[in-house]
Amino acid sequence: MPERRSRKDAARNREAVLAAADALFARRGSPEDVTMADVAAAAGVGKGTIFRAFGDRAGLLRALYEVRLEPIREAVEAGPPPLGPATPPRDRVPALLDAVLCFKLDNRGLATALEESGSGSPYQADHYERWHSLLQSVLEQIPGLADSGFTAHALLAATRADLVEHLAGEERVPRERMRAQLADLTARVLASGPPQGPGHEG
Amino acid sequence: MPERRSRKDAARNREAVLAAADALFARRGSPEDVTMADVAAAAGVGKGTIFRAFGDRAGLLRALYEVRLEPIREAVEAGPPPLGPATPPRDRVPALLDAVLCFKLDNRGLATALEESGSGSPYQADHYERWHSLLQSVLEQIPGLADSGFTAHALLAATRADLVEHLAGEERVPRERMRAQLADLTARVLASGPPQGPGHEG
DNA sequence: GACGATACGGACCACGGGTCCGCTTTGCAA
DNA sequence: TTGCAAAGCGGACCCGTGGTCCGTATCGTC
Repeated sequence: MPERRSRKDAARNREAVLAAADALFARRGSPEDVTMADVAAAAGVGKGTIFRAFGDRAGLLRALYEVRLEPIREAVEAGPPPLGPATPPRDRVPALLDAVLCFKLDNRGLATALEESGSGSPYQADHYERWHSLLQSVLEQIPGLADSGFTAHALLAATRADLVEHLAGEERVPRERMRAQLADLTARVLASGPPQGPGHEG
Repeated sequence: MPERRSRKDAARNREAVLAAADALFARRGSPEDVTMADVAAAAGVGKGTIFRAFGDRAGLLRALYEVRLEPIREAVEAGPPPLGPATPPRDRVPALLDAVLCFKLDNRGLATALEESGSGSPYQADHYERWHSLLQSVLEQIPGLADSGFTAHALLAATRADLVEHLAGEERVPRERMRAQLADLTARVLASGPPQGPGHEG
């Protein structure tokens, strides 16, 4: 059978670390002031254990992220509309963005931590790559939209974790309002179709 | 005259540090691996001098940013169209965004460094605050646009330094193409008003 | 030239990520 | 049950970085 590696205490510790980290990132305001030693202490293990299990800080964040993202990913890959693949593109794009936004609202600490967690920009992380290529491919199915790659980047940029954090935390924008704003923006980006033009273009 | 404080060696060192930092951030790929000690060495001063002059790393970045941004800020505040205040809103919005984009393209290292340079999100930095409130106020003058605050955030998000860096560096998108893409996105966001609609909308 | 104020600069500190290695636990087998 | 090798543990330790401190050099003035 596959699960032959990993002793049971290792597995238990892994879970403990994930749980502890999850709690800490959720509880604490800034992800910056959750140190690896904190996580270790909260999980009741040594630092070595964390690094053995996850490689480095980014690895821990990634693992957490994957766990939390799992249900959404399934819904996107094989679920029913409006997230699933059977949805018509014009409806699926806003649904995808709304899902991303909600996810980041529900996991503010974690998402922020992952996005700013070093090793360069979030744009090299492969979870971003996945969202982007999916969104791009859906956008491509909408006729009259050029630059689906850039559009995908731009739409995703509107859901950046630190922006969401700022809106929710500083500007106290309520969840539903934020969702509506994003939906509105998406609609505007998708709406303009073929080469019309109000006439003031030279 | 105002400039009565600061001994001349202090002033000279300040300039040396700014120049050195500027060069380093431009030359080096990642802003992460420009350390304060590097800057000090390159400027031929001690670390203490830098911290005395700029407070902390973020302060140095901010100072550099201000210097570089000065001409643009003037053009925006009192220059001729399309950046200046006399420009009609529908033309000024894309011009502002284009200016931001070009600035970040021309100062990739610096902009990236400033945006990720800790102390929380870029959304607390007051230069962001300035761009946002300006953009928002211009957007508000365009009839039929709701949520100018969020729209301003979203449009600015499309010019985030790390995104620009990714597009220019990884995806090798040429400058003019990127400008065109941003202009197109902006146009789409601004275009959709209630009135028109090519007819394929339901 | 002398003297106080100002600024210099690099040794020094705090702290966080990441490593290492002697010790413990686990799981298997006799 | 006992023995034993491998897997895993954990915290002392290392190292690089931002930031501080204070004896010393410089400035500017009289």
